[in-house]
Amino acid sequence: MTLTELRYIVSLARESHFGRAAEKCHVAQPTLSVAVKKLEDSLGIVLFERNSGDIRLTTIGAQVVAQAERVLSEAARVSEIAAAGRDPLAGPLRLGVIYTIGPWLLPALVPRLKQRAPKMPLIIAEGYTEVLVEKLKNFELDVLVLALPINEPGIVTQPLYDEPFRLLLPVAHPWVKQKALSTAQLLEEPLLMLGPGNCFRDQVLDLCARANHGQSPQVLESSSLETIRHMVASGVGVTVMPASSVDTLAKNDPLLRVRPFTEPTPTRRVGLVWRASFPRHQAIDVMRAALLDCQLPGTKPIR
Amino acid sequence: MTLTELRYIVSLARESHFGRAAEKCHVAQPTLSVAVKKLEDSLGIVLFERNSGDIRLTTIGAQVVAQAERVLSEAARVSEIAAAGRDPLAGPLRLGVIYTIGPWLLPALVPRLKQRAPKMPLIIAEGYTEVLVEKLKNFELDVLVLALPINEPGIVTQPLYDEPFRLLLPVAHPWVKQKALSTAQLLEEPLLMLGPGNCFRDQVLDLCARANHGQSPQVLESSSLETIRHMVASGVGVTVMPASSVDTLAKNDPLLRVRPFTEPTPTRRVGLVWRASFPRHQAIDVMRAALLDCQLPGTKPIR
DNA sequence: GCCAACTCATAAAAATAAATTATGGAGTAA
DNA sequence: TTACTCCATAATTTATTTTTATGAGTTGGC
Repeated sequence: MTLTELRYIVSLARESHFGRAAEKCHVAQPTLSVAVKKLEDSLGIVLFERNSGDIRLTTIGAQVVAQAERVLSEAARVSEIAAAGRDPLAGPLRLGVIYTIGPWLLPALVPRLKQRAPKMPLIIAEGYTEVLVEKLKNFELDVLVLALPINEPGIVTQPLYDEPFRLLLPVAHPWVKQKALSTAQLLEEPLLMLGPGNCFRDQVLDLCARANHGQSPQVLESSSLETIRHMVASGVGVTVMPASSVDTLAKNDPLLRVRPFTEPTPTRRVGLVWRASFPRHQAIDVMRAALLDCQLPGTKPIR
Repeated sequence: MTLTELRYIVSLARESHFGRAAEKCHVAQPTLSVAVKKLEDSLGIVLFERNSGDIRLTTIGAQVVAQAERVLSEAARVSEIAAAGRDPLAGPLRLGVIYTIGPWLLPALVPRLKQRAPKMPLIIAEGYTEVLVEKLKNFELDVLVLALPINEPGIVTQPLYDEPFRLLLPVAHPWVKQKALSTAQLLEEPLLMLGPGNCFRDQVLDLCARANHGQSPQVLESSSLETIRHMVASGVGVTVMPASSVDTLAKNDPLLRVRPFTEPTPTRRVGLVWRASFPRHQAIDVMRAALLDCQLPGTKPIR
C-alpha cells in the first residue's frame, strides 16, 4: 500500500470515472487502472465494481476509501508541520550561559533577541562550562555562551568579544591610589575567588601563576561574584572580576573601586558554542547579532 | 513523501541508530540513509541531528515523527478494514424479491441463510421485476430472486427452480370435480389477476392468449395474491397462482380448492439474478444453496 | 443495425525510484 | 597507532511506476 494508491482510490471514488480521476491525479488513465487493481489485489478485496460506464464502490470499498481519506489527511499534517518548522527562527532555542556571564548578559540579550526573532522562545540554563558543554553534547542545549577556548570534537565555537579583567578594591584600600595594577601584585593581598568549576576561577589562578612563577595567592572562596563583591566592600580582601560585571556597577557603589590591570591586560575571550550538526544556522546568526548588539561595558567585540 | 519513508524515520527515531533501524526495516543501511535524507530534503527541514555515534531528533523532527506514527497507524487501519472485509460472507447482502415469490420464500429462506452465513445480514426489498432490476443496475441491490428470463447487459442470471401454475377455485365451483384443467378453459370464467407491473400477471395473460388464439379472458384486478385468494374464496371468480403460494395453504382452507393444469403444465422459471461485476461470488453461492434448500411446495429444482 | 464515441483493461516500452553492494571518511576506544 | 564503529556516498542492479499504443465491450445517434 502506498500513499499514491490511496490518493488514486479516493480520487476514483470521488469521480466514479477512471479517466477523470486520472486527470485529477495528473496521470494517465492506465496508471490509475493498474494502481487500483494492484491495491485491490494486495488488500485481497474488490474496492470498485466496474460496470460498463458505471463505477461504484463496494460496501467494503467505501470503508476503505473513508479510511484512506483519513490516512491522507494525517499525511498532509506532516507537510504542514514541516512547513511550520521550516523557519529556523521559529521554535524554542535552548541557550546555556556560564555563571560569570549570565547575570550581566541576559538582561540585555533577552529583549534584543525577542525583537529579532519573536517566534523563537528562549530556554535558558546557567551553569559551569563543563556541565553546559555536556548538556550541549547531549542535545539538552543548543547554543552556549562561555569563555573560550573549548575543544571538543563535533563542537564549533565562534569568538564574540574580549573582556578585560579588573581589580575590585575596597574604597579604603591603598591600591586605589594607583591608576592601574599589575598581575604580580595579586600575591600581596587575600584574593577572593569563585569555587572550583568556574572557568573564571581557573583563569584568575592561571594568571597569578604565570605572573609569579607558579606561586599561588592567598585564596578566600565564595560562591558567586555577587557575594564576592559584598565581601570586597566589607574589606575582607580584593578580587579580580570580568569588566562587564563591574564597569558600570562599581561607579555607583561608595564602598568599592575598580582598577584596570597594566598592559598586557588579562582578558578572557567570550564566544558562542554549538554542535557542528545543529541545523538552525540562522538561529545562531541571530543569536550572534543580538549578542554583539549588547555591547557590555568594557568588552571589545571581535571583527 | 511515502509511507516507507515515514516507517524509516519512525524506526530511526526509535533506534537512534541507522544500522539497527535499517535492520528492523529489513533493508540495508544506505537505503535508510538515503531515504531519510530524501524526506528531509523534500520537507525542507532537518529531522535528525547526526553526530558521530549519536543520532537525535531535532525539535521539529520529533513533531514530524509523532505525526508520522499517526499516519502509519491510520494506514494500518486500512489493512485491518480490508482483512475484516475479505470474507465475502461478511457484510450486508441486499436482496430483492418479486411480490409473487417473497411472501412464501422469505420465511423459509431467511433462517437458512442465517445459518449458512451468520455474519451476512440480509437487507430485503420486495418489488416489481422492473423496479428490482433497475435497483440492481443502480447498485442499490446486490441479488434478485425473480421469474426468468431477464435480458440486460451486465446482468447475470441462474435458474433455480421451475414452478407450475395452479388453478385456485371456490370449493363449490363445478371444475372442482375435474382432476386437472386445461389453459383453454380460462376464458370461460371471470379471472382474478394481479395489477400491471407484476410479471406473473403478464405470464398468465400470455398463457391465455396462447391457448385461445389471442382472445383475452374476463379480468378482475386485485393488488396481491393474498387478496385474490380471499376473493376466490368468496366466489367472485377463479385465478391462476404459482404452486408455492397455494399447494400447502389451500388444503387447510375449506372454501378453496387447488387443481393442476393438464400437460403441458404452464410454469414459470425462477432464478437468481446479479450484476456480472458483483464480486462476492461466494455470497451468491450460499444464497443459491439456501434457496434450493427451501424446496417450496410444487417446485422442481433445476439440476 | 451500423458507426462513432467512450470507457476501461492490457501489453510493451520507457522512465523513475528504490534497493543493494562496495567503499570511504570521521570519530572512538583499546 | 590500530582496529572498529558508524554513517554517507557512489555505482550498479532491481523493482516499480508511468506512459503510449491498442483492443474489447457498450452506448447512443442516425
